[in-house]
Amino acid sequence: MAEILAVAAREFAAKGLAGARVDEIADATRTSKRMIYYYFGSKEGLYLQVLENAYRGTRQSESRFHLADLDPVTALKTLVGVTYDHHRDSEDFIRLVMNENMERGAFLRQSEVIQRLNTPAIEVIRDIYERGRALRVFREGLDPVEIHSVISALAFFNVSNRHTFGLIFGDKSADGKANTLSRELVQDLVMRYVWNNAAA
Amino acid sequence: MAEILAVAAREFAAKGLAGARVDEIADATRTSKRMIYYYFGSKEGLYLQVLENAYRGTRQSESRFHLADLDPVTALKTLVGVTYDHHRDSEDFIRLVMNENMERGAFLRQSEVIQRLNTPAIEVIRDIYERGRALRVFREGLDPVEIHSVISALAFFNVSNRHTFGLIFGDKSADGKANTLSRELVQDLVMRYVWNNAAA
DNA sequence: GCCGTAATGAACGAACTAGTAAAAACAAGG
DNA sequence: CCTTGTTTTTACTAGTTCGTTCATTACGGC
Repeated sequence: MAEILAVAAREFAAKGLAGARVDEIADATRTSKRMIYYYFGSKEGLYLQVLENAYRGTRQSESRFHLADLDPVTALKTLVGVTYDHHRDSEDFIRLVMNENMERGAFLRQSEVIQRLNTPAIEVIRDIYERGRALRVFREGLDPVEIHSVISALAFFNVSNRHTFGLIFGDKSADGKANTLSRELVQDLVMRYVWNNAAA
Repeated sequence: MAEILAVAAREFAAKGLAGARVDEIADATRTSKRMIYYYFGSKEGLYLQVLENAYRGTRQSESRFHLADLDPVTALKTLVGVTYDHHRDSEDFIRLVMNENMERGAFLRQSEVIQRLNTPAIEVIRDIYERGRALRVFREGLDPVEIHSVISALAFFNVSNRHTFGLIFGDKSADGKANTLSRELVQDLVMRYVWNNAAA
C-alpha cells in the first residue's frame, strides 16, 4: 500500500524508528493499524520497506541531467550543484539515513536491493573524471568513490547538521533553515580538489 | 552525580533520546532510578545535561596543540588532522549530536552554555588564516567560519555515516569501522581550498 | 542529642504501545 | 447464490515505561 509507505516515511523521518508510533501512522492513513501488520508484518518490517523505498527514489534524480554531454569541468560542477540541491530538498530522506546510522545500519544490512543502487552514481563520476583527466584539466590518481564521498559528505552534512550548526553559528537563511555550506562553496571546494594545477 | 551522567551519555548515544530507557540507565549505575529524578527531574532534563557535558568535553581538545606557534600551513594541516582524529575517536559525542539534530535542536536551543563554546574554535582558525594570508600562501576572501564548517563536515560525516556508507561501498578498515574519507584526503581537500594558486 | 534538609530505596500506577483475536465484509469463480 | 479465500474493522491484551508516593536513612549545625 503506497499510502501507508508515504505516511510512514514522514513519520519515521520525523521521529526516528524508536520515536515513531504505529498508531499515529495508522491514524494518518485511510486504513487501519491492522492493515500495517497485514502487509508489513511488524513496525520494523514497515521501516525496512520505507528505507528501501527512500533509497530507490533518491538514485533516480541524477540520471536526468545528461552529464555525459557536457565538458568534464561543467559536468562535475553541475553534478555537485545538482547533488547539493537534491539533498537540500530531501530532508526526509536525509533524516531516514541519519536514523539508520543511529541504528548502526542494522536494516540497510538486510537489504540487498539498496547495495546495488549506488554503482551507477560512481560510474557517472568515473566517466566525468576520466574525460577530465584525459584533457589534463583534472589531476592524476583520484578515486571516483572518493570524489563521490566528498560531494555526499558536504551535501549531506549541510542538511543533517542544520539545526545544531545553525544554533551555534546563528546564520539562518530566509526560510529559517541554516545553510552553513553554500552551494558555491561546495562546488568550489570540489573543483579545486580535482583541478590539475599544472594544467596547460 | 557524575556516574549517572557518564552512563546516560553512553545510553543516549547508543539508542537516542526516544530509544534510551531510564530504567536501563538506572540499572547500570550504582544508584537508583529515584536518584535520576531527584537530580535531573526528568528523562529530558538528564538528556540536556548529558548534551551540555558532551559539548564541554569536546571543545577542550584543540587548545592543547599550540597551533599559534606553527607556520600557518603546518598549523592548518595539523588542525585538520587533529579534528579528524578527535571526531573519529569520539563516536558517542557524534551520535549525541546526530540525535540532537533528529530532535531538531530542541534541547541545544535551551542551553546558553553551549552557544558560547564554539567561539574559540573559530578564533584559532581566524588567526591561522590571517597569518597565511599575510604570507600570501592562503588566498584572499575566505571566511574562518566556512573553513571551520568544511573541516567539521568532513570529519563528522566520516563517523556519522560510517554504517550506511560502509555498507554501500564495502570498504571497512581493519577495526571494522569504515573510514570513507581518509585523513590525508581531508587534509588535502582543505589545503587545496585555502591555497593561493598565485603564490610567489 | 535534636532538628531540618538532603539523599535513598521499594513498590506502585497510569498511560502508552506493539501486536493479535475474531469475526465481518468483500471478491470471484462455479 | 453459494463457497472459498482474501481483505478490513473493532476491540482487546500483555508488556513496557516514565514518573511518583511514601517511608526511611544519612548528615551537618547547634
